[in-house]
Amino acid sequence: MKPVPSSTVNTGTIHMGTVNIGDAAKASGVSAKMIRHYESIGLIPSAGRTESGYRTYAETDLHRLRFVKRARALGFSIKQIEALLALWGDRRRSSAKVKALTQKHIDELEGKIAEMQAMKQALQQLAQQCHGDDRPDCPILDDLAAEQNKSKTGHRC
Amino acid sequence: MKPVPSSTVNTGTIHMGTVNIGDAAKASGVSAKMIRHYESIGLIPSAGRTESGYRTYAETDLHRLRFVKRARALGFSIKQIEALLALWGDRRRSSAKVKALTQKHIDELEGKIAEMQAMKQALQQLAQQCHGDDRPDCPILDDLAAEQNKSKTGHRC
DNA sequence: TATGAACCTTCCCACGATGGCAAAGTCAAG
DNA sequence: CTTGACTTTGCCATCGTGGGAAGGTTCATA
Repeated sequence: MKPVPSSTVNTGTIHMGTVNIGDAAKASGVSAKMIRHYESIGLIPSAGRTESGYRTYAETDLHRLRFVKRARALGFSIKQIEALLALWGDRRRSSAKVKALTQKHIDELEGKIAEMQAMKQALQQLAQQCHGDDRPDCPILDDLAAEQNKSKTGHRC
Repeated sequence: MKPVPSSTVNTGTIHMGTVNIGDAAKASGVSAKMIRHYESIGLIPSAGRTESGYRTYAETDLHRLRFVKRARALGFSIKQIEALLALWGDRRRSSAKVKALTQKHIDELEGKIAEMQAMKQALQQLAQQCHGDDRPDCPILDDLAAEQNKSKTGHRC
């Protein structure tokens, strides 16, 4: 029902190939909401503005937004991305710093993964023991309600 | 430097074997802060009060707190624990419901684990390619800054 | 030209679960 | 009575994201 495809709508003020926040969002995959947020916390520099106050984004800005998007997708925290952006912009950076930062993130991920796998393991063991029928009998609830950890399986918990 | 061991300090009002929030925290492993929070959001019933307004906890309350603590340790969300507590208190429950809830949690965990492992995988590959020395050359930053995803390894990303 | 759709702006609130701090009241022991 | 260890409530912070309100702008079309 839209006679005009969105790609032809709104090319900004066509000042210099800059686009509005909505197009920047589409182009980068970062929501307009988050773009504003990133600007407000100083992760990205303040966007340019049209005379009426609309934010404008040039290609470099879009490039940075894509960088942020990709870094988020890899699980880097905002703080880490801040550091990555700084390194990215620093021609005299050492790749060692980037690698160290990345390794730290990997280690954090591993920690969380291990934690969740331990949970999963424990839960699966409990679920396996639960017959899962109409009766109220339930090893899962029994475990949760246990006065102290009964190490049934011999594993220390 | 503390002349009196904490275990001998404060046995509450000794009314009926009920204890103050601090002791309830120690006994359950849930911080006093979180006990109040859990009460405020309705996860646990409002604690009894002394005449002066101190919360009091009986053995059943401690039992419930331990239940919550253990469930949190297994990664259940507050909402899920709410359901678990309801099932725990329902003599006519079916173990199937408990098992289903647990399985759902396991599935969620698996999803998150898979996601994080994918991140870890990608990061390790990048880190491996990065020599990590003084030079600014860095495949990690190159990847983050890539205009589009270059599927170097043949994996679609 | 006026209207309406689709955009943009700022500001506030929400989630998950937890922690911290501050001001004030209470309790028990010295 | 004073002191210290507790308790109370309340507000703010985290982290990343979403939702919505109230209002302004742009632009195409009737």
